[in-house]
Amino acid sequence: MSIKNTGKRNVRPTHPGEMLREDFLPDFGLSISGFAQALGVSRQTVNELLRERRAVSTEMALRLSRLFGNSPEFWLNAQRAVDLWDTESAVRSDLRRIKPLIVA
Amino acid sequence: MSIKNTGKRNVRPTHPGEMLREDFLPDFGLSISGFAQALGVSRQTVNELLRERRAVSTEMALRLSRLFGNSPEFWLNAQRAVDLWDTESAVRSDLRRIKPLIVA
DNA sequence: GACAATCGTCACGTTACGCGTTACATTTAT
DNA sequence: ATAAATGTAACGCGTAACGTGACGATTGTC
Repeated sequence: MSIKNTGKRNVRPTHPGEMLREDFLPDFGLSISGFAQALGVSRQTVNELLRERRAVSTEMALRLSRLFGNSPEFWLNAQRAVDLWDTESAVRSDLRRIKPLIVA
Repeated sequence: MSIKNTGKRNVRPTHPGEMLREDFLPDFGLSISGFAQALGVSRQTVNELLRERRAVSTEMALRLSRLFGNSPEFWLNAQRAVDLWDTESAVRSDLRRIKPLIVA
């Protein structure tokens, strides 16, 4: 292929809240309240996570992984992709001011 | 081998501050002040990072990766390992209260 | 149709953290 | 000895995760 793929996308990565909202909750037949209870957090916390108004914290990743049987890294990877995308586009110009140290 | 390796260690993972303090700064011959300046952050910020009193933020990971020519994920992976270790040992008992959903 | 449970959101307060600035004593180099 | 670099503390600012309380809207059940 003639187009390089650096691993970065031109669109914002999928937020964990979207995964939960569209895949996990339906697949496991969980309601919002049931989900919050199962996780041991407040309804509000779950609500804001699903609306993508909040990030998956380290603790939340541990809770999710415990509940769903996957790894905390799974959730944190998804969150990190979003964080990096957001932060990079926010501080791109500042980063350009940093002169890379010559390696080789 | 007869001993399982789940990928988790019994000791706290290396903090990014230690890597910087013991490897990167000496290798690149950087002083604290020079390092702070090269990164475009305050001396205090660097100081606390090196003393492991502060975590590598998403933005800091981007700065470090730009300066040293590695990936932000490299720094965030190291930080995450510490975060998971700390958080898990802090909330282990709470996590046990979460009933894993039956998968298969 | 009425009544109770669940839902989706907002508002508030708390706690914690990343960061810059200022300050100052200690150390190092010239 | 004078100047520069260091280590660290203290303060304030902005932001983010979380719990609680409240409220109308929706849903289910008798």
